[in-house]
Amino acid sequence: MDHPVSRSRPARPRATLLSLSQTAGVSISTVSRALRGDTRISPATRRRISALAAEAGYAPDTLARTLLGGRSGLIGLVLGPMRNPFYPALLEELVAQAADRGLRLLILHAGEGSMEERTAQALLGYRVDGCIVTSAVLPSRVTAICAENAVPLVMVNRVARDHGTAVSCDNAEGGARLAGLLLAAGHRRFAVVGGHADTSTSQDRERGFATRLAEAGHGLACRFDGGSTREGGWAAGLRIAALPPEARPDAVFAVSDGMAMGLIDALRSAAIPVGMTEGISVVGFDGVATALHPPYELTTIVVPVPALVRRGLDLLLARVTEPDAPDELVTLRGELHPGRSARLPAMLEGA
Amino acid sequence: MDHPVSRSRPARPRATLLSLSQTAGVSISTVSRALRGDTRISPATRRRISALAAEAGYAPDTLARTLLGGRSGLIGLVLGPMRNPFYPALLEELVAQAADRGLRLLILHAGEGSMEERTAQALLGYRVDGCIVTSAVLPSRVTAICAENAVPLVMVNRVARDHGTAVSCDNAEGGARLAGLLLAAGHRRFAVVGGHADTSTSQDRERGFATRLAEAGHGLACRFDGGSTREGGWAAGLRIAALPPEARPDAVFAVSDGMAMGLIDALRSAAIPVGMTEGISVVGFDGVATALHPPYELTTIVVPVPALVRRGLDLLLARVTEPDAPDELVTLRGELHPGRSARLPAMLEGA
DNA sequence: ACGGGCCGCGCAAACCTTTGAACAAAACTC
DNA sequence: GAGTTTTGTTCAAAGGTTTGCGCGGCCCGT
Repeated sequence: MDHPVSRSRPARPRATLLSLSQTAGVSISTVSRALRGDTRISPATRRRISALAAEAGYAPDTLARTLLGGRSGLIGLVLGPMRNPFYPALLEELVAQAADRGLRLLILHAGEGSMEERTAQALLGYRVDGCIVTSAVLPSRVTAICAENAVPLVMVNRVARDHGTAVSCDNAEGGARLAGLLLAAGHRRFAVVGGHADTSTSQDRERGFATRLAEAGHGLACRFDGGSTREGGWAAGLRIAALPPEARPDAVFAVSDGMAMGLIDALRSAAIPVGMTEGISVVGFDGVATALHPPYELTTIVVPVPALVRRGLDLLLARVTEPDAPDELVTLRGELHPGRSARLPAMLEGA
Repeated sequence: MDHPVSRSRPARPRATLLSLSQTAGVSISTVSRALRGDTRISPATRRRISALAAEAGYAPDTLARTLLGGRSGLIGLVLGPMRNPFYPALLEELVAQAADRGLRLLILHAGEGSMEERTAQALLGYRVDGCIVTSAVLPSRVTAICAENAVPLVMVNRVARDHGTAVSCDNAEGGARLAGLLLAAGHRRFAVVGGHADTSTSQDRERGFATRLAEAGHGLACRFDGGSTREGGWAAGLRIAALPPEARPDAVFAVSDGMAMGLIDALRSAAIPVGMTEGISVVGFDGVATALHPPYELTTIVVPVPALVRRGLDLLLARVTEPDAPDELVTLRGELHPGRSARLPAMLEGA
């Protein structure tokens, strides 16, 4: 009566090359070669051992394999703040594509908390083949450790300030494109809702936008700090709504879709219409699913997440096999999604 | 001119017990014991070796340690659909709390795609100490593998149908509580927007709600399938708006906050007010951050995510050390968040 | 002065897989 | 039929860590 209902507990002691070799009556190395498809082993033996392995539920011990100097198949992952809906989408794509390449993701860090010492221990202790960083807020620690220990590192959706390998959307171009469209549609008073001041993504988007405006002889009527959160966008919207009507911008660029949604919510709650026909035009950047649908139907630059992830893994794996490869920056052009949240030039209205 | 600017590449060959022992002039085992704080080693030697290890950037090789039969410190993770904003929050909490306990998360699967054979290989090959499953849609494969190989498994925010260990919010009670509040506030025509038909979470919430209504002699005026997505909630809202006014419900329970937000968006876009003073009352379940803020200010049951994760890890670690522990179901009561999206009994209005 | 006990440390095995080298046997060549 | 290649398999080592056991040296009691 010690354990009430301990269900079928085979607890077979884990199939190993040794156990398989014993039941097959051959040596350990024969089993190993048979399972890896070595042609030196006769087809008959190979088939027999494969069947045995499948039946025993054998899975090669990746740890022992890695110990031999091989690769661990582990990618260390540093995740950005999960409340930004862009990151969950990125994560899902990353998991899927990594699995397709036989890689697994080991989460080193998530969110905005500080990176503890344990992160370094994990990075080295589990012998990750490389690291992917999607958050640039506090990467210094991981970046340093990777550099010291020759662990390849690739930033996805971020660009290192002075060096490093990264793949990102062409944020400056996207910002400029949005500015050009808004200008062509006749807007004249522009506002920006910025994100984290210390992330390259936000900086580049805002800079591209402002530069394009300046080229056309325009400036920013006002600028708000949205902190990359939906709540920040909401707060910015309230402040815009509180302006006297003649001081309000007629076009607002929120540098991330999350902020754009909060912004639209705030404007509408203040009875200020947002859209292509009347009121204020709002554009965003990211292309998160929720923003593309009603009630937002946001005009935004869609970051090509699948391609971003694909190129990121390409770059990382290339550096796993060739550690001396020079730093590389890959920039992918985003696609404009013309929604109903902004007045656009006539040429686009049909699309 | 082969590699343009290959920065400082120390590529020191990875500090190991052997390398440390050589520089320290002692044996490997002494270094091992010194670093683990074994009192048999003299304090002086311990300090000296610790300093050496820190300087060399030594990190114990977890793989080799695990090979000895110890624990890997790895928790396999099966994630639910990331587009539901509840999961990113759960993930962030999970990463933080796991790190606090010295554990790392290895992502086995994310999203709704089917579970491939590689998942099994990873689960066994990396010798995960246990698994946490937050998605019950396709767990059969992982559940079976864990059961066969005596790998502890805990479901978080899910309940297994017939057996297994799980920790979840008291979904039925929460649903019933919401029903009771809506009844007490005088609502009479009720609707439900359901989620995935095959997840225990959605089922229990809906069942609790309907049961409590039935006890009071009421039924459901209508029911919609929201598919656990925001878009599904939006679609349900449009269908409600399309009903003739006298056929519309005066209270709607969306079994997840994401659907509730879509629902509110749709009702408002159809000029049907939602809120505590007029129009339709909407309540949700989860307590995701966005839903608690304007413009939703949703009345919802907040799932206690930190406690959920804490108990989940408790249960998992208990089963790592004691594999024969019987199945256990832990249910945590959610907290009512009285927002402005629903008319509530007067006793709550002051709160 | 000598033996017992303790203190600090080293030896070696074990964990599991991969792989180059070696080895035996069978199938060729002439 | 002897030499040579091919074929099928085994041996052994390596990789980094943990740990039971053993071994010297020192202190203390007598």
